[in-house]
Parts: sequence; structure tokens; C-alpha cells
Amino acid sequence: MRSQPEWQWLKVSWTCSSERDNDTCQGNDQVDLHTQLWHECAGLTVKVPRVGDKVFYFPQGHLQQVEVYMKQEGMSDIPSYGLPSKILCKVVCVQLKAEVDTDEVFAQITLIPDFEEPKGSTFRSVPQKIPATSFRKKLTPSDVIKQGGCNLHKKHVDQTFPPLDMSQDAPSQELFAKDLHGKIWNFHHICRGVPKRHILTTGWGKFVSAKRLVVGDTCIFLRGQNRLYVGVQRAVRLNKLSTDLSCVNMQHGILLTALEAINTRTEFTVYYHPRISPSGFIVAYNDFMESLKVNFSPETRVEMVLDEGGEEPEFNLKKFSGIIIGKEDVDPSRWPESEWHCLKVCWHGTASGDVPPKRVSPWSIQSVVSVPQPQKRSMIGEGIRMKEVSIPKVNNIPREDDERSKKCRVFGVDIGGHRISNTHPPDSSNAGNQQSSYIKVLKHGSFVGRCVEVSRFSGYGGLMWELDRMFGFQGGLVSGTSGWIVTYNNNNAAAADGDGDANKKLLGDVSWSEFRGVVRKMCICPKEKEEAATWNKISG
Amino acid sequence: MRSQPEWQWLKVSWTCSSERDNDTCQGNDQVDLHTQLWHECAGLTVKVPRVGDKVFYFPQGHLQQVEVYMKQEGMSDIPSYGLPSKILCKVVCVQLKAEVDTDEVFAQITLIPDFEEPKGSTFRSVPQKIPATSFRKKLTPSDVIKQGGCNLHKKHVDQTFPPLDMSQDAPSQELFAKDLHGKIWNFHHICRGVPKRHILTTGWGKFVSAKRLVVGDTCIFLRGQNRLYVGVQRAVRLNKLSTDLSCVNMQHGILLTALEAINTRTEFTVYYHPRISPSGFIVAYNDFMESLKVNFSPETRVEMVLDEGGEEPEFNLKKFSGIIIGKEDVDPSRWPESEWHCLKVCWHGTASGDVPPKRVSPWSIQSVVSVPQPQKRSMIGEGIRMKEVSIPKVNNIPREDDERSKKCRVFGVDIGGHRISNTHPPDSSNAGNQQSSYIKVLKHGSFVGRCVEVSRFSGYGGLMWELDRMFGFQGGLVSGTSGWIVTYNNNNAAAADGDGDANKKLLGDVSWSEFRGVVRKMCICPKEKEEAATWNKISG
DNA sequence: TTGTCTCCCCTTGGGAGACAA
DNA sequence: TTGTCTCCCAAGGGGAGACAA
Repeated sequence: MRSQPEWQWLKVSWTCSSERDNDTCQGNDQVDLHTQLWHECAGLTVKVPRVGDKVFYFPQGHLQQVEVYMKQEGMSDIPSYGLPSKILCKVVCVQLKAEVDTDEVFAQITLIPDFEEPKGSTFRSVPQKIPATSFRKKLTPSDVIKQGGCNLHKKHVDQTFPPLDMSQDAPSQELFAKDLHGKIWNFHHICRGVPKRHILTTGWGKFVSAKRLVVGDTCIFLRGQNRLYVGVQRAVRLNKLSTDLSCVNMQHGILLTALEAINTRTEFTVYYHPRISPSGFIVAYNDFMESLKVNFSPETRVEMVLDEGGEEPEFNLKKFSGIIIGKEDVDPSRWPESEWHCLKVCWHGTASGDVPPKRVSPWSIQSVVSVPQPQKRSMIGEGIRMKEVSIPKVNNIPREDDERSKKCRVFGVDIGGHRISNTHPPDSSNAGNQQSSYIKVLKHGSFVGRCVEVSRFSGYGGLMWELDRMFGFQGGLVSGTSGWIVTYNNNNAAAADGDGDANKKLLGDVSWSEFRGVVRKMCICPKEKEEAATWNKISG
Repeated sequence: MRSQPEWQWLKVSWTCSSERDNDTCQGNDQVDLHTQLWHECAGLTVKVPRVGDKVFYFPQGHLQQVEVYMKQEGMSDIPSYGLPSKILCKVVCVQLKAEVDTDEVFAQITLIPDFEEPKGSTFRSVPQKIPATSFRKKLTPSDVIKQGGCNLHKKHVDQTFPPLDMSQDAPSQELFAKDLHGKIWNFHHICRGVPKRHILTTGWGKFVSAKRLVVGDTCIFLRGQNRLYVGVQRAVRLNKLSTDLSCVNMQHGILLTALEAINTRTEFTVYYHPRISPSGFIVAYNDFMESLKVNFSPETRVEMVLDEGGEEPEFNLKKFSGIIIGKEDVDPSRWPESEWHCLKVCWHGTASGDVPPKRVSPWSIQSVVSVPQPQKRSMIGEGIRMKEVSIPKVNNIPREDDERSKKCRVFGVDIGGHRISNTHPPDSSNAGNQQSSYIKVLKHGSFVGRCVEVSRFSGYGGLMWELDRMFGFQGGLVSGTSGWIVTYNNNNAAAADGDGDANKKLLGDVSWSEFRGVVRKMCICPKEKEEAATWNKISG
């Protein structure tokens, strides 16, 4: 039997307090819940610039998206109109939306050509995220057949849904969840049966049929302080025959729109469909510049991370490794020497499932300095579910030379096996600046991190803990002189080490509830032992 | 109780004999059933060129369609790229399709720029239509509520559906109808109740919900020899937010595609959505040339026919009359002196319902030579339902000066009241050509005709009878020297008069099962009485 | 003749625990 | 703990004649 008072409370609390929950875009300083939901649906590797960012717009990538969108193969034979392969722009407006009929996410991005190179630091503070928790449910056959509801995982419900009064026989509540269109969906959430399990009953069937969900699709629940959100991520794209206008018409239009925008220095708007073309054609200035510094000569071993969807956010990411086999123009006649998809990669062991594209852009991959040996997988760091990990106790911290610290993989990235030096930098040429130090990059890889509660990770110790835990050291580096260099979110460079406040300025005033980017394992070591590794200077 | 043997027969007969019924495009000489269904759904005033036709393509009209399609108001400020306002093209390919999700009809037309003016006669034989009958059902509340089926009109069923064995208590049959996508829909057709009525039961509900039909939408059934077809025509357009690409992107693309096609003399493809922009932006060469001859000076009284949908094919057409109030460029800076929508019209008595646009193109309207007086409606010619009219008996033919011939309106067009001259042409300057004669246009108007049985109207007497009957004279002009000049279907000019074979060559070998176009009432009269009327020369 | 109603059957949706993976 | 099953009840789809417009 449903408890009427609780239902009343929830209805009031969860649907009528939109003024307390920020679910619409309000400026550039907050990651609102709509945006968080959109990114969950888009995939964890998708990057969307923020208003004010300097970006490169690659028309070739845009044309390619249209071809996939229209299901036309091969490059059309249209002129380049003298358009350069990349156009430096400033982001004027970003709207994160979803298709009305298919719920496919897309970003409407307004750009204005601005060829002025950014001066000085391009660092931008990471926007404050509105505290939220979320979980993903990959739908089983039972979830989508007409006869049943949706089975939920206990831990997901406990972490994300409002608590039920478990003293009751079959506690239940009404949930009201907003989708990306702003539509409110009503679900009856009940904990019943022997043994007890959490089920979404009334309302679930309507949702499944309305969204045309099938087995394998993923349903995403995101809970803010006062409101619940729901999104979907399909395993296979719904057919959407767009017969409005011809593919060639659109491609002409895309190029000409950009050309006119350049000539008149006016805004133009593009639509980015991350589920169609994961390799975005709008690339952050910093990302692009960083990728230029890397030497992607043939034989270079590279890695690329794809988001393969599924249930656990951390395990959506699958890393592929391969070897550069060449660098050549995709379209030498129209866009010679374009960086877009200029690298040819031979990927290893990608017999089944998603495969990275044979052609990639430099900013989409990372070069691997040392070729890792095939290692036996260690349980440490392998398969850690962040939300299950509690804050490590002090007596749990492994020594640096602990066997566990030497062999570990996180998200498919080999991390351990390198000795961490405790040596302080011997050569402080700019000794006057106490916040300066040299670090040596030993290891690097892409990552996406996330915490259950923001408060738990406030401050830089929290960040360090999070990073350490992600890479399997469980706090071993929280105090010490080694640390990590981090390139996060929109490619703002930052560093975190065990010295607490040393890099505080670099990090800015951020809440590390979620961050994604590239982490490089570093340790402070004698400069003369430079070897083939990369040296970076971190200054406060 | 359903009769199993009959069901078997129908299933075999109606679904497994596609080789006997021509429902796909096969060349240019036949109007197949798919095409007939498409035109029923598109509206009776919609003109689509045929392969090989010479047409003018108006980029302005195309841009306008995109704006309506994308629900953006006002002309975008994009350059004309030096594109002319109209482009003479040859039609390379025409495909009549429907949107997958909304069933909205559209034509995919491939054109190739071809600036050579047509030489000699532009007459093209009217394609042979595959014999078919059809009816339209405007859906009532009872038809679309979940509890019921679809009530059918007895005459419609009798004319169009395969006959039932009425000796049975509740005769029934299974109907299998193909829609514009080729999908087969199954309907149980039963004649039951006291008194007997025809109802579609099983299968109807699925159809209604799948097509998202609501009260006021029209359902169209078309029966060929071996197969049934079903189409829908919505009262209001379904929302279809097309957020794929920006409106401006598309408009740029449209202009550039055309420009490139001109420069390289290559094909380009456009999509014409007649339900969005009824005034098509692809105009037959002949239609355009004819419209140039008309003097649309201010104060000229004009008429325009709109298809307002509904149940009876002949009464879908509503005529509006108005007065030219000006002629000016829609877009003087980009396309000066373009004929597209250059005429400003003030329409009379259009307070409610659909209103013709204030701006029209010359080929979309007809000028009215004499301002008709407000007349009392005559029952003759008013509201004739063609399918109910039997072939008139000889003793029923009214005399030319019969009162009934003077006052009649058909489809809102004033027809009667003009004396028909029996005078032969006095001046045969090219007397050597026996098939030449001068005719004077007295009266004209748009029309759509249709016959129940093709055989009934074979030959030119049949056509004359059809025209006469439509305009209320009921055979009065079948013999005589007056007649009609007809511009039909794809704007092939032809004439028919009462002399039987005189214009046989002009008409070609056609079955007049359906024709649409412009009819001008003519009579042969002395040249010196030319007055302000237009003279046309008809040569065999 | 045909639109709408009510009646009523029977299919289907969907909520429950049982049970097994 | 959670996916799938079966059971079973309730809602509603839909087929029938009655009746009125």
C-alpha cells in the first residue's frame, strides 16, 4: 500500500521547487543539472566548449558529420570555397539540447571568427558544479517487456533516490523526473518482494514505450538537491531519415556560412551531434596547441579512449592502443596540410565491438612514451567502483615500494611499476619563486573522475585522494613530493601534488565533483636523470 | 461471423499480385497508382513536373519553403550569390515520397540547368492513367476514438471496395491497403447492424494510432485493379522540429548548389513540400510563359483556387477572388524584377478559414475579364457530384439560350450568362491549314475533373461531356463550334471543342479519368469583335 | 444513411511474489 | 542481490446492436 503522506511530500518537494534547483543555463560559472544530464547522455569523452572559449572550427569535420547524419558515404565533390581547414573562433553561445523525437543529444554552438591568438594564460576557472548524484541502468529484457517494471540496483537507489522508510512493509514513493526536453515523467518507486528489491512500476511502461527503449539501452537518473532528472542513451541510433534537404545542399551551406562569417566577422551557428561524430569538429585552442607539441611520427605508440556506454560510468571508457602508421592529408586537394584526421593508426586487438577510426586527429589521441609490457592484471586499481570506495584509512596506505603500487591498471591504463622518487628538485634555478618546481612525467593516460559527494572531496587533498585512488595508490601520494599533472575538463592545465597548497593558485577555486581530461603521473627528481621523459614546469 | 473462404480469396487477390498492378514508377508514360495516391494526398492544386519537362526554378520560393519548414520568420540576410531569380532547367528525375514519421508528402526533383528555350510545340502527351477509383473520408470523432471503428459511406464502398456478398447476414472481407511507404495495412471490412452500415473494424485502431490521426484528418482509399492503397491528409501539420542544421546553413546551401549546377551544367536535387509551400517554386515553362501574356495591372480582378481538403474531391477547391493592388519586388536588392510573388492582391471575403497569400505569383492566379455581378445561385451546375451524374439523355440538353445556361456556378466559378456564338471564324488567313481557327477566351477558371469509369469518357466527346457537365451545360456544347480551351495536368495546352475530331491531334491519346488544370471557355467569333479579350491560335 | 452511444467481451498492461542465477 | 517467471486483477481496446440525427 502506498503511503499517501510521503507521496504528497515528494510531489511538493520534487516538482514545485524549480527555483531552488538550477536546471537551466545561467551564465558560464555553473554546471547546471541540465548540462550534467546532457553530458551523461552524450558520453564521457565528449567535450563541448564553454562560452568565451577560444576554439578551432574544422569544416571538414562538420561536413563529415553531415554525411554520417544523412547516411551518405564518401566525400562529396564540392569546392572548399577557399575556406581554411581550421578557423579560430570565440564561442558566443552554447545550447545543449536533444532531438524531440529520438532524444539524441546535440549541441547548438554559435561561434564568431576571432583570429587573435590568446595572450597570456588561457587558464579558466572550472565552473562550479551543482551537487548531484547519478546512476545508469542498462535495460534488461525484463525491464522493457510489457509485463514488468524496471529492476533497480540497491546501491544506485540508496545513493541517488530519496530514502524510503524501510520500516514499512513495502515502502514506496512517487518520483517525478525531468528529461532533457523539460518534460516531467512520473515513476512509482517501490521496495517489495522477498527478498526485497527496488522496482519502478507505474509510469515506467509509458516511459519505455514513449522513448522507444529496447534491451541494451541505458537509462540515466540524475538527482539534484530538489529535483530528479532522467535521460536515455541508446545502444543503437534510431533511424531518423532526414529527407528535408539534400546532403550536398547542407554541405554547401556549411562552408558558405563559415566563409561569410569570416568575411563579415559575424556569428554563425553549428550543430554538433556527439553520438554521430564523437570526434568533435570544434576543438579547444589549448587542446589543439598541446597536440602540436607531440611528435606523432610513424611507429609512435598511441592510445585512444572511447566511451562504450553501459552501466558503470567509470567502465564505459575503453582504451585502445595502436601505432601510428602514417600522416597524410584526408583531402589533399581541398584542404592540404589540414590536421583533421591526418594521422593513420593501426589499432591492436579490436576484433569485436566498437573500433576506433583508422584516421584520427592529433588531439584525439595520446602518445605513449614507453611501450608497456604485457602485464598480469592486478586487483589493485583494477575495476575500482568509485562510489563503493570509502575514504581510505591511514593504516591502509601502501608504501611506495609496495608490490601493489608497482603493478596496477586503472581503466585499462598501466600505471604502476614505476619507482616514485622522493628526491626534491636539486636545481631550483628560479629559487625565488617558491611555487616553482620541475616534474617529470612518467606515465599518462586519459581519465574521467567523479565523486559521490562534493563535500567529501573539497580542497586539494581531496583531489589528490581522488586521483591517487583512481590510479590505485589509495592515498600513498597524498603527502610527499610526488604528484600528478592534470589537464582537465576544457583543457585547462593544472597540477596537484601532495604538498597541499603548493599549487593552489593553479587549481583555482574548484569543486572536484567531476573532472575529465589527461593525467600525467609525475615525480620530482634530479634534472640530470631526464632521460627520454618529458619535463614540464609548473609555476604558481 | 467472418467467412473464411472469402478472406482467403482476398488475401491472395489483394496482396500477392503486385506484378499485375503497377504501383511503382516505370518511365514517364503512365500515371501509376503510387503517383495517383501521392497527388490525392498532396492536394488537387499541386503540380509536379514530369521527367523531360522544361521548368523554371525559383530560388526565392525554395528559400521561403525552408523558412516555413524550419519555422523561421522573415527573409534571412544572405547574399544572392549573383543567382538569377529564375533558372530554366530540364527535369531529370522526379520521386514522389512521404516523410517516414509524419506521412507528409514531398517530391524529390532533380534538375539540370538548360537555358535553351523550347523550340516548336511544347505539347506532350498526357500519360495514361492506370484505371483506379478512390474516395476520401474525413474522420469524425467516432472514427478516431479508441472504442470504435471507421464508419464508411455506402456509395464510397460500393464504388471503390471489392463487392461483398450481400446475401450473407453480415458480409465482411479483409482489405490489405498499401500506403505511400509501401507498408501494407490490414482492415476488417464488415457490413452489419440494423440498418446495415459499412464499418472498418479490426486494424483500423492500429492505423489511427500509428498515423496519429485526429478528427478532421482525411483518409484516402484508392483502388487499382488488384490492389488497394491508403493515404492520409492531415488537417493540421504535425510538429516536426528539424533542428539538424540551421536554416541559414540550408539557405546558403540551396543557393550555392544551384549556382554550382549552373556553372558546371550539372544536376542538382531539390525537395518540394507541397503541404508547406503550395505555390511550388518549380514552374512549368508553359505556365510561366502564359502568365506573362496576362496584364495584371492594378484593379485587375483575379481569382485563385485553393484546395481546402475534406471529403469530396470536387469540393475541396475553394475559389477566392480579389483585386490586384500592386506589383513590386519581394526582394528588390537581391532579386530585382523577379516574378516570384510579385503581385499584391487584396482578397475579398476571406474572414475565416484559409486565406490566399497576400503576395502571389502571376502563374498562380487567373485574371477575370468581366467583373461578375452578384448572382443568385442556380441549382444547375451548383454542387454537382460527378459520380452521381448519369450520362445526360438527348432530350435533356438545354438550348444555348436556355435560362439554365446563363446562370450557373461550378466549384464557385461563375460560368453561365454568356451568350455562345455559333458564328464561324470569318477570317481564315491561313486557310490552307484546316485545323487552324481563332478562338476567343470568354471565361476561365481552374478545375479538377474526375470520372468514375474511364471507359465512360473515352474519346473527345467524352471529354466534352465531362467539361460541359462540370460547367453546367450538360452536353449543350457537345455539338457546335464553340468549345473550351484546356490547360491540363502538367500544363500541356490542348483544346477541345464540339467538332468532334477537330482537335484530336492536340489532345493526344488520353484517357480522361482525371485531369486538372485551367479551362477557358471559348467561342469562335468574328475577329473584329476582339475587344479586350485574349486571342489564342490553335493549330493542329 | 451514418454518427454516436452503450454494452460487454476479451486482450493487454502491469503489479505482486516465487524462484533461480 | 537481481533477472525472469507466472499468476492474476484491472483497465481499456474494440466489436456488436440500439438509436437518433
